[in-house]
Amino acid sequence: MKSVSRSKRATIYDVAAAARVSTATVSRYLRGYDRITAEKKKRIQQAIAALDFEPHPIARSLALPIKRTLGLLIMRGSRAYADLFLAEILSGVTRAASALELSLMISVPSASSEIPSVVERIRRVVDGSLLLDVSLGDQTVRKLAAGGHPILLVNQVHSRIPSVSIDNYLGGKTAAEYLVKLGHTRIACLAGDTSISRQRLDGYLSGLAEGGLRPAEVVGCAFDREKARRAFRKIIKRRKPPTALLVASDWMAVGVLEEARALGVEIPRDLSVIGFDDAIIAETTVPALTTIRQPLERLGAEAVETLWGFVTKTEKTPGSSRKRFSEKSLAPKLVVRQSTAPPQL
Amino acid sequence: MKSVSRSKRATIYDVAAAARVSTATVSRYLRGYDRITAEKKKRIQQAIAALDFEPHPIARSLALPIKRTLGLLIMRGSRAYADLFLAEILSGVTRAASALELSLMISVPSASSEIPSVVERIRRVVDGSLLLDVSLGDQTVRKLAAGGHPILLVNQVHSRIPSVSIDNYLGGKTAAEYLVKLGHTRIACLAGDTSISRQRLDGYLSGLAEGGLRPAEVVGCAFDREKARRAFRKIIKRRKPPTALLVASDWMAVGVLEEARALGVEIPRDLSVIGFDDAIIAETTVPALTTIRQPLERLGAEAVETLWGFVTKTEKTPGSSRKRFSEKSLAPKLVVRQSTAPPQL
DNA sequence: TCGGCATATGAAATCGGTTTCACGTTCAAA
DNA sequence: TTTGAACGTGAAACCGATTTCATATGCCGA
Repeated sequence: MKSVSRSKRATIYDVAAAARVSTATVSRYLRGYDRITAEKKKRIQQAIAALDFEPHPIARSLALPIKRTLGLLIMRGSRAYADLFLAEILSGVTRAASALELSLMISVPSASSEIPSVVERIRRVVDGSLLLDVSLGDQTVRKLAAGGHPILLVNQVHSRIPSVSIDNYLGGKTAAEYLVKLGHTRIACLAGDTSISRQRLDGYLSGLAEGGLRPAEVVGCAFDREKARRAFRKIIKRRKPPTALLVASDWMAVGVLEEARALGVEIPRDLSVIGFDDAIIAETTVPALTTIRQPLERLGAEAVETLWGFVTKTEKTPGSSRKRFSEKSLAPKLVVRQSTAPPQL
Repeated sequence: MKSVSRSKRATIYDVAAAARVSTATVSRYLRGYDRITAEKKKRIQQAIAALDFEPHPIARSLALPIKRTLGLLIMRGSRAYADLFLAEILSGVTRAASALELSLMISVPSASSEIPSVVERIRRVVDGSLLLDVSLGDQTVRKLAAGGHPILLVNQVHSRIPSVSIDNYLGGKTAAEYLVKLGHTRIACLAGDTSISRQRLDGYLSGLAEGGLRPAEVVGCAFDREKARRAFRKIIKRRKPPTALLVASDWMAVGVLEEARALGVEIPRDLSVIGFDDAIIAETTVPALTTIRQPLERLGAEAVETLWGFVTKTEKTPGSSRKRFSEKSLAPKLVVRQSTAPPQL
């Protein structure tokens, strides 16, 4: 609203001169130190308003130990990146960052082994980093841990690094319970090959167990549409095929749906299929996919808030309690669409 | 590889002391000034290596006029954001940024009217900003233009702001030409309601015209699956329905496919459908969608390179040629899948 | 009335670089 | 041999904040 931005803005020296005080006093005012004479305080306020002064963020970063900036590292081509996850997580991340008045520095390494060097490069510019959906090798973790740079894993877990993620176990359990509730008894699982899908599978098993069931079959394959398609072919050709199928991801479920159509298996009449993720395609498959929705927007927001908590806490407490380990997980939610139904009698 | 990062790193003063020269000389060396005695140069190099010195980016930003950082503004909920576009553009942006050794500061305003204030906030930290897929009001444009901050519109155009975008006209023309080549003569267009879809429509018309054809019908509707579905219902109920349909976006085409299935219209036998965007779902619709693929990865890379060009050019030439206007557009490409075929005889 | 303590404030140092300016050398031209 | 232009170099100023340290002032109780 003020003057339409001349190229050089007022500095704290200009303000100090205009208010007839020292820069120290102006700085104190800016930082909320309150024992300043009312008279001078008022002059400072007026000077700031008149000059349209705003502290230079770079100068401030140089002088202060914290920069109010977080790093955001996303693996090129990661699942989060490839699915629509990215947009949703990013939405939460940016919303929370903006609420806390934090800046975000983004970087997209192309291999997880690059991460330590990326962190090394940006650590003097950011207060901490979010690692989005990367799985880390031990070597990498060791370097990172040694760095003394606050790090938070998002949508991934590791035994030695704090994380915020989706409760995949609970999601799996929810999915299984739903099929049980529908009345299915011959339920197969199409599991993925990552640690995340292992958790989902454990959830499936526990959900089935609570209903007094054991899976008709458990098949593992790569987290991939084409592989899932082939794996499904085997499952459905059994003498007594299952009436319901728990699939570890929506993209894998898409493969299942395709193969089912090709084989003339009608869904959900002949087979109920439930996916996981609520990926962008879940709504538009034929039939639309019942799935487990991940609260990704909240995941992103939670991540920023948690990491910022680390940063400020570490700052205040230079003391001992170093490795206050933290692992938080959010509950996913069942989304019922058209790929599930009670079993045919 | 060096010492595993102690918390305080060496400064230029340490290097100067170790090399027995002044900081001025070290700085000259760092900045590539070459008239330094071989002897001292070597001592400096050794000192830098021994101390694992790296200039502090914040201190450097404070002293130098350029910061080697670009702002990346993405509208919350924009199309780029919601489709998978984001991931692909971002991939190009980050690849190019990393090649130029630039940092990226990301921000996600929730309305285009917020953009000037966001720019105002980050302008002292970045050298220029990429505006991803935002359409700007005149008010907003005026503020931005007055700011004297390098700005580049990505995937959008405006008469007063430089831009990099997709050649939607050419894409439309390519799509139309393909249908003509297949032998279709009764071709309808389902256009969107944005300026981008207007360009696509113009391309359709020109492609048809070159084949000596005029569209059987042109219907406009919102850029939305449900709306497209309804609009398509009207088109297909004509006495002489078209044998092919040009649809302004893949998501609209999804609506068309759904309605076609509901009405028993078989695609591509009864009707060829061609979308636009090559959105993530294009590959998984039934049948898979023939569409126009946008070179989004290249778009992102081109954007960074172009904006950086502005920044460095402006820096070197403080002179006159202020408004060197630039508008670049990239050619999209036809991707043939299963939703198109020659017309039934 | 005086010592002592809390309070308000400014001068100067600091963060970690870059660059100007001035000075002493060297080397070529006059 | 003198002149002076080009070169290498360091001291100090600068970028724009924050913070320490020291001082001046006011207020208290003795």
